[in-house]
Amino acid sequence: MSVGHTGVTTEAVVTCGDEHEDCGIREVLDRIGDKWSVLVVVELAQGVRRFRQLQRAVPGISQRMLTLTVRRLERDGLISRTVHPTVPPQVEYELTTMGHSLTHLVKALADWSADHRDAIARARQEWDAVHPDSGIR
Amino acid sequence: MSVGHTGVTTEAVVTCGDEHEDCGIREVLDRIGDKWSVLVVVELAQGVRRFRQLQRAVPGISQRMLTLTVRRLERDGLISRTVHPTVPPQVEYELTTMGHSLTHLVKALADWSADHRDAIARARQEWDAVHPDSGIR
DNA sequence: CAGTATCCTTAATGATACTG
DNA sequence: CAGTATCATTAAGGATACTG
Repeated sequence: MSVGHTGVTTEAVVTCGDEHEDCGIREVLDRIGDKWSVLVVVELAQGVRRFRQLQRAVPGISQRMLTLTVRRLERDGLISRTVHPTVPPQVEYELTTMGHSLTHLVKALADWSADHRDAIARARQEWDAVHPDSGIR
Repeated sequence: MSVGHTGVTTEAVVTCGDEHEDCGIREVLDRIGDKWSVLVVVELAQGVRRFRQLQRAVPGISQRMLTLTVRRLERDGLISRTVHPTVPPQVEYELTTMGHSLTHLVKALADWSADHRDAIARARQEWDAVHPDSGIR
């Protein structure tokens, strides 16, 4: 991984050595790039949550997708799942240490998004005005 | 957007105020979360590139997907597209200022990935060992 | 060279019903 | 409550052929 600079704007040049195997970025993007993982992580950053709590906290997520999302996050070692053998059953989800460290990345993402969402919105409007019915969008 | 701390691990608590509209993270994730955008951005971080150059630099991308990817990046204002009216046609792609700033985010992503890819791989192996044929993966 | 246009396959997500 | 199982729907991506 090398970092360099060019011209006017400060720039982080990211290369992956010579292997074209994405330096593992893909595995991370495949997780945080899906529709729900980030939202679940953000909610768990607030503290321990039970299954139903998570579902209520993430409006729109289906039971099925919540199950899949927490399973995958658990598999990746980002969250832990604790079953309390009570009746009715009680299952608690919590960020692991690695999961917590991921919240920094999510924050960087959120900050960049907040800083540029207006510019992006304007760029899109302009582009759409110049390229009506282009199929893109 | 608020940032707080808890317990053992340093943690960035990211909230979106009260609106459940993802503070615009989704728009960014929808772009960098797709299969090719990050790879194209990383290549363009090296400098100006033509269409065919990009395709060669990003192994496995189809002509169709490269077209879609650069169109969307252009629409979002992250790259610029310059057509030189020569024959054969020559089209150059380049990061915009906003595109350059995005490379910092990509670098943060790459760094986090590099730092945790082993831990993630181990977590997956363990989970897979404990949960054979679980459907997840 | 730099694309479009079509068609096809697969992966992701959603809706609904049911269970320990 | 915390899921699983099944089916349906959509979106993403890929293959191939063709064009200014």
